Amino acid sequence: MSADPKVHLAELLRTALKSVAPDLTDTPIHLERPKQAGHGDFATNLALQLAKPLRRSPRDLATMLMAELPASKMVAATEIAGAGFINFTLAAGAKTGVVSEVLARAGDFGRGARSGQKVQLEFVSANPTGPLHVGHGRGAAYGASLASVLDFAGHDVTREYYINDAGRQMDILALSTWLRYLAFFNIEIAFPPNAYQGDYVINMAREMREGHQDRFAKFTAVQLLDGAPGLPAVERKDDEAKQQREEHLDVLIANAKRLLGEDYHWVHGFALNEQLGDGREDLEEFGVHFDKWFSEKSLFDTGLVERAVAQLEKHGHIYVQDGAKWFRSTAFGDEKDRVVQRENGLYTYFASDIAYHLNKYERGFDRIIDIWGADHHGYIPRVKGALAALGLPPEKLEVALVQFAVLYRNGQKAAMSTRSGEFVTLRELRREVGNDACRFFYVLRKSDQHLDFDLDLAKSQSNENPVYYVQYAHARVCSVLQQWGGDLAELGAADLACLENERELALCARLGSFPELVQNAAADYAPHQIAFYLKDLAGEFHSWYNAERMLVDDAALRLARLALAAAVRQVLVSGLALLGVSAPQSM
RNA sequence: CUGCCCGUAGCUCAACUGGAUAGAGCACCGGCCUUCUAAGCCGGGGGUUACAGGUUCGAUUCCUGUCGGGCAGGCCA
Repeated sequence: MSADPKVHLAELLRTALKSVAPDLTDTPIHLERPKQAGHGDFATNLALQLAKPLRRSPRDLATMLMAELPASKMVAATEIAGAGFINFTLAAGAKTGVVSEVLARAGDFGRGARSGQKVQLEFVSANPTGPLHVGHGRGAAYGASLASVLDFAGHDVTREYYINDAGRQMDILALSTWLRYLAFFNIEIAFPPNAYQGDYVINMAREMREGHQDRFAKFTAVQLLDGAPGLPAVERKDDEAKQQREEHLDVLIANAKRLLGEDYHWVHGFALNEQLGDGREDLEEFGVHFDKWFSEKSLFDTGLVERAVAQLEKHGHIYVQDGAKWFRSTAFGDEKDRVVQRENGLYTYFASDIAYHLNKYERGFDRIIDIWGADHHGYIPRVKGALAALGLPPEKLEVALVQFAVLYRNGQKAAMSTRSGEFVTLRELRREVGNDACRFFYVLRKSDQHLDFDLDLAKSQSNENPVYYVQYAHARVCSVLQQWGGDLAELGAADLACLENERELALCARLGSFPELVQNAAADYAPHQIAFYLKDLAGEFHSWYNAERMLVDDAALRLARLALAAAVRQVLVSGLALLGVSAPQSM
């Protein structure tokens, strides 16, 4: 017999089901905690589920099931209600037992049994071409919390960041940095509008000058612009103007490579490392850690990109048109075929992404989760299509889309484009709002919901911020336990029968639901459930705190209440840890 | 035009995956500090779950359509 009331009730129902419906013993037994207090501690809709196949009224079936339920000391009462629900009211001892369980297992309460399942979670993966902004912050907070939840739920999680260090965007960053550097030496050309504009580029350029003086400055403006088309007037937004600006940029990049020779790699590597290091530091400060930083460039170095494309080719999924190699993704449900290798011989981003996912599969994960910005949703069919074409099971890959976080400042939307430089960085947000509030705020919404991040509200020394509400409950417990001054080990011996008022039993029920909450949040990739749970738990605690005293004269009651408070504190600590939020002793 | 996501209280969001009378927080109104932290508690008003159909014992949840919003539809990443 299980000590967990929910598991125990399921066993009882399973037994009853065997005699009532011997042919339907695999019917899933669903036990829920009713919202309505009058509906007992648990309810099942089993009779309603059986009604259709057995062609009998739900209430009759409920009566039959109830008659066949084995007697149990944990159950105080059962009743049939509504359309045919069976409501269970637990015996007092069955409700409060969770307190001693929490205290005994401490940080392991709620931790799932090891599933042996290897899960890879890839998130953030922002181009290292500039500071992380608030959009990345959401992906980071979501990914890190989800990773913690999956780990706590019992899975073997690898957190991974994919570094786009091989593409044109990195070349643009290298060029941008070099141009800013040259400007220090009065070698100046019009700064391309589609290059990276931010001040951080100028800062990198300054560092270059301080470390290497004029080493990279032995050129003239004429040389830089050699062969480049003129820039269209800034007002022009038509396709032709856009294309001309891109061409202009490409020529500048080619010139930079030619003029700098080996030094180009130095500049490129310098810019990459600066930005990558900056992002890494930013994330570490945010409490977001990765087990592996995976380089896109390494996919080329090891020949995996070529191998992936060759493998597709071997299976007849590649054709050549207009000099480019196309993957026939339409054969796998995509809207149109996609280029994997351009006319100029360069592989597309899609090609390296195929290789990257091939690599993930070859590393033997049971489950692969990619967290992408919602703007990449159209990308899913082609990646899954490529996997299918490679003979790999596409369903092993799951893509969780994170909607945009839109910042509001003074009631107005704040733009955030990396190129234009008018964005709010994650670092800036963290400094202004604080890491705890940031992490909590970010996961307070379902990931597939748009997030309105009200800067003014979050920045205001806010009692309105829910994170303080939860932390405050923790601080209050700490304070009371400190004033009590006893040995925490004593609490394990508390007589829990003393816990009998409604608020105390409600708290016990809340604590008892933590393990299944963890499993739910893990199964749904929904760490926001943890945040909502913590708000509820803290709310019930505050309510109890105001209604009853813990440090009462009655020694047995005092010990029991302190045990409950300590159990609440433990679950608050565990839950906050999953979200990467601190649990301060005092506030 | 086509595809995906979304539409719940004045605002920001939940709702145990199809369950019982749809819940919180802000904001608004009224109470509670000589007793463990008032960053708290107690009470109150606020809803045709965008709209119209359908599936069934039962729909915010699943299906179809309409309206409204977001995002995609590069040999960019």
